[in-house]
Amino acid sequence: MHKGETVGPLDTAVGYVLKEAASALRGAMDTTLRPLNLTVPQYACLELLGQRPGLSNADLARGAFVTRQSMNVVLQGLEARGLVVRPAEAAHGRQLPAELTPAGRAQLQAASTAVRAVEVRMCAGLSPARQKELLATLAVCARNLTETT
Amino acid sequence: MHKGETVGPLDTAVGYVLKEAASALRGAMDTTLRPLNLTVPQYACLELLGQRPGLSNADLARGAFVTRQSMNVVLQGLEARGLVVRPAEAAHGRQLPAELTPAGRAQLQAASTAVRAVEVRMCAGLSPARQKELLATLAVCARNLTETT
DNA sequence: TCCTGGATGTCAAAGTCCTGACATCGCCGA
DNA sequence: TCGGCGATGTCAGGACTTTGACATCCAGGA
Repeated sequence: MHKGETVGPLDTAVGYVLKEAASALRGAMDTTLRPLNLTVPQYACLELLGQRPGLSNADLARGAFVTRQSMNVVLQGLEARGLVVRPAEAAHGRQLPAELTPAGRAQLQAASTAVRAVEVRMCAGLSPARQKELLATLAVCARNLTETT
Repeated sequence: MHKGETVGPLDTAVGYVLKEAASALRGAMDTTLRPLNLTVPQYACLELLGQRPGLSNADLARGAFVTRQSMNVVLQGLEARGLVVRPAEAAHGRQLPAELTPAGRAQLQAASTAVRAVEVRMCAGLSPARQKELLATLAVCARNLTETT
């Protein structure tokens, strides 16, 4: 067996460490958001809407890396809790632009700071330059995989 | 609102891009492994066992970042398909050391090369040095989050 | 010696998510 | 003008994963 043809030791595989880091981040965010009665997809939805009000269900799904169906369930839950509002009818096409309520904005504020603390803890010991490079490198990886070519 | 107190634009958040890359990788592996009738956790289990024969269910669960229950289901499916074998009784304690069958090794061989191709595509355009740094940086992030301190 | 703690395998139940499918609606070229 | 095409929201159905709980087994100290 030639070297490099298989995945090789786990600790040296980029995919494995990537999944490890993502899993750790997911777990940390999960425990951090639990006191706020928010799941990670719910928080992602709030964060998206806070930065880009009026996003449709499909847009939110793409932004949170889930399917439209899952995001729809998330939106319904958030709507029932009074954190998000959607018009009953679409003004243009079928898109239903969602927006945060004041309560939703308050919830987002608390959740966002909590999540920010998790990110800070995750990047502890990393120089700003290294964080920049990590950001750019991960973006390249994502683009390489999402390209349809 | 002071700069940096909240998560900020999505594209500049490490956690967001990390999740994006992990999601893209998961999707790519999913489509790659589908022709082989393997899910990602199933492949992870096979890969783990290929590199470290005799791992117990709990060990495999930790290695694949899932719960013991999920890994147990995976193992049962793999066992039913004749890719993995486990002794009926534990020699020491309750741990049941699992091992690959010849068929399992063959399946792993095919899956491993396929996954390797995905990793190569993901890291296209990245210098070996940059891949090394990515590996090390992600490892630091994971450690920062898993530390119990 | 005993026994408390930690770890493991397993079961049941619930929740979450995805796949497949359908009807609707705007866009754009024939 | 109009018909195909892509995108969107929505509805089941099923697969997967997690949470919670329990009994069992080894290792350590009192």
